[in-house]
Amino acid sequence: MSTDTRDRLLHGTIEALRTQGIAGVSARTIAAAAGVNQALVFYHFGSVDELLAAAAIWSTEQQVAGYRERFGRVRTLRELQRVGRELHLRESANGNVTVLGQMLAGAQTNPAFAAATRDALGLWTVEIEQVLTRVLADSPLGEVADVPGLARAVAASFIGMELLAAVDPEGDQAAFRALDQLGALLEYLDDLGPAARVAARRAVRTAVRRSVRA
Amino acid sequence: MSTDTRDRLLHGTIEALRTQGIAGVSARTIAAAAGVNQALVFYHFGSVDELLAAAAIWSTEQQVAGYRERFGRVRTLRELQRVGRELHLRESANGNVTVLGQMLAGAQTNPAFAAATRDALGLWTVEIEQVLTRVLADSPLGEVADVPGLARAVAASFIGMELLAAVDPEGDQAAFRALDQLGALLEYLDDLGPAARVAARRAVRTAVRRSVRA
DNA sequence: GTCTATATTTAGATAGAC
DNA sequence: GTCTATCTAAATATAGAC
Repeated sequence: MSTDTRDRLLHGTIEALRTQGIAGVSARTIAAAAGVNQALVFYHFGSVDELLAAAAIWSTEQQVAGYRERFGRVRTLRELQRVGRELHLRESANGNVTVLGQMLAGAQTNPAFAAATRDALGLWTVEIEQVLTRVLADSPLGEVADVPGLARAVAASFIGMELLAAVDPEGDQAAFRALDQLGALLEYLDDLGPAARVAARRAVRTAVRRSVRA
Repeated sequence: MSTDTRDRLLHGTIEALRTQGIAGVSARTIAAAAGVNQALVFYHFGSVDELLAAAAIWSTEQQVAGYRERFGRVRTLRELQRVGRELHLRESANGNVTVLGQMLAGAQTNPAFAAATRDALGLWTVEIEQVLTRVLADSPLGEVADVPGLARAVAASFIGMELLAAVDPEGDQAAFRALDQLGALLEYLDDLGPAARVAARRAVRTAVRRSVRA
């Protein structure tokens, strides 16, 4: 069956990216992971690169769908951090986010990968934007924050942390603790009185103007 | 001359990583970029992998040294953001930080790379720790912050943003603007009165305990 | 749609002349 | 230390039988 083989190849590509990295994937390693003949890579996807690009988007779609419900329940920054930590722990273990990191590395020198990786990242940022909009709704940040920009910063940082975790697990844990502290500080701002919040808004707006000039 | 050839190979390796990525480097592409014979890769470094690891550390040492003076002058979060933005702009253009991203991608499936990349990242985090210690000295964060953890979060996020910039330049700019806003909010905390700062410290400490439990 | 066989290119690595 | 020549393994990709 054609769709079955296509699916096996997509699965096999992710598996190969996980275990071999972007530098080690090949039609043969993918086919071996997929349990199909090597020539089928070219029959179904034309080339290894096209399969990699297709697999990146396919895999990200599935992952994002798996977290959509959980994201939808997030109402506070604390909950968002909690989900982020869960996601980090689970995906560090199964290596699915690392796959995006591998694609991102390949994308630096491959325009076709760049488009696919941008689209895959976009699937995450769309979700993160929605969550951030809710979370920041009644915070001083919410009224002036560049939510799309913040969502991209979160996604990029997350992938950086995911890549870090593999080479320095203790450093990664320390980094996550530090980000929890940062979140606590931001939440604290929500508990301030009206006068302080006005001042906080002013500070943020000033920074916005400053960064626009820069 | 031996040292000359070694240097050419190190230079050539970085150049090859920049233009071909971790997936495209080979003894031949490196030798071509270095302008030396391909066999010299193995004579001087034993293997392509060993050369890549050596080049990652060598290149990072040089880069970090080039920013040490500038880092030393940073006294406020605002200045740190400014230097970070400069660094991002310059290194996006010359692609040197992307090289660390490429090594990080390769490190996910190569233990020897993992050690080299951890060491190279360590060169950055050592500097960032010093700057953060100064910058946070008289902020509520300074007294409870996990500065080493924060430094690693900054380094990892920076590399993530660097990788993002190549696939989504507009998204990358928006992300940097959003981080500027975040910095402004944190600076605002420094301008709070004594009572508010005590409360902020308490909020951060609570978060620390919370994250230790998690 | 799938498999075998194969053409072609490129990779890492080494032997040996200079 | 450097270069040429070369071995071997592995890569992409395709033709053609089934």
